[in-house]
Amino acid sequence: MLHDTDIFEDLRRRLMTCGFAHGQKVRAEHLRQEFGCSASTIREVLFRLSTLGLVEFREQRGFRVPEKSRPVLNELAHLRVLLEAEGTVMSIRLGGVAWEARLTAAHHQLSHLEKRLQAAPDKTPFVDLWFDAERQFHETLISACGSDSLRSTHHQLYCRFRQQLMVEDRAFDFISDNIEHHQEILDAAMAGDEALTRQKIHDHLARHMAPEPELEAI
Amino acid sequence: MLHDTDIFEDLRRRLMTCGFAHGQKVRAEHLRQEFGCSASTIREVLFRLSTLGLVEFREQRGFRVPEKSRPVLNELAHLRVLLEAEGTVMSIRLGGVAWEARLTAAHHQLSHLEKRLQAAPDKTPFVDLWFDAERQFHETLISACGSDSLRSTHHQLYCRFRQQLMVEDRAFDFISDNIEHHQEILDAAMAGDEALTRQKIHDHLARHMAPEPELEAI
DNA sequence: TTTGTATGGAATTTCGAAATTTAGTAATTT
DNA sequence: AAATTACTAAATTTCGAAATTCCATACAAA
Repeated sequence: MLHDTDIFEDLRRRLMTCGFAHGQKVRAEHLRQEFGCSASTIREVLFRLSTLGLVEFREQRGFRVPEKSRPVLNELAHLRVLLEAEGTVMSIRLGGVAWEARLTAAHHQLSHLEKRLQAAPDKTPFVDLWFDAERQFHETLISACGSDSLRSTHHQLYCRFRQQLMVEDRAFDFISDNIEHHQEILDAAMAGDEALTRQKIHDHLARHMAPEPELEAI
Repeated sequence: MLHDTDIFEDLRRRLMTCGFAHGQKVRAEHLRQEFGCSASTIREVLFRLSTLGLVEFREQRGFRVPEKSRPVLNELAHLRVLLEAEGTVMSIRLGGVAWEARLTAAHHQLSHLEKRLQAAPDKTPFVDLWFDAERQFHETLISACGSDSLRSTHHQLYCRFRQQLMVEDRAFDFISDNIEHHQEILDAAMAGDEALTRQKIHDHLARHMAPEPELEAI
């Protein structure tokens, strides 16, 4: 039988990968029918998803998917750089060989996928795989930072960020640049060069950020 | 009649100001009786509070107040410095006179309270007022940063941070230092000195952070 | 045309009870 | 005595229906 948590996972995935359109209302009643459970169960799951910011809740008017918004994307990119750079530097200091191994593995997987993706005329079969691999790489970067709070805060931001791009990113126009970026981040991190790592993480996300030349000079 | 949102606000305040002990189980059934509503209503409110990290949820074993934990406090302080420093610098650039006015006002209120607090033998009647005024000051610092995402992320962290200290901070041992810190932050921000502002925000929270001398040199 | 007001259908929210699961205690076995 | 099992009470979770609120449409008035 379908459990609470299964519904949560199913909807989370859909909300991050085009299962619902931006701005669309998420009707509890419809989902209730689809999953064959009661209204309160759906309501509970939707509240849990609003924890991650994947749906917005407004009193007396239910849940809806956040709109696509350039300013919001800028904000999220900015925060991701802030936390991801800090978390990666901490991982460099604390992670040791185990972290380096995990990071190499995550990058290898992502890199392999991105190269196949680059060659393929039809990207469709790779979309979900890429979303997972990209997330895995970025979460591995900060995985040894020693701060659960940083990791979970980053996870929230990452989910919202990805949701913002779930439509655009299916075209994979950026794939060549991305391959290079990921490689540069990996190299800087493995070399233990903290300043360069910060810089490369920033550059990777720069195309989503508002142009504020002074502010970015960390 | 008592509404959904009223229950949420009531519980939020209690969870941040000693209404529940650290680690205590939050029993939906008891709250249902206290508020005279149904189980699902309480459940929904508790899920919403878990959004802020003020209660933890575990499948099949309900909700409980997070334990007091020195490592977690360190993590939260670290993240607060990261976001609050960034947000304040952005406010310096974007806020203009309106922000300066709000900040001066918030500081004046806090400062007035802290001076009375310092003199009073019994701090009890000031506790709730101080919690509010301190939050107001720190939220005003970042209020003109232009990033709702930064503000809401900071708000989450601030709530959890305050919950961690809800017991200890009732003694107000730190009050003399705090008066000085708040003044220094205000002065640096009003002078538009970004580096100094970052430094003073860091110093203000330094006593809650793990000693990692190198990492803090941003 | 514009503004404002009923109205009916649909969606949200609340409720109280039933079903399920956990946790603590007593009984049994090794 | 220690460990396992069985039982009971309490807590959590799910359910389906009732109550409330919203929203779009039609209608009336300015």
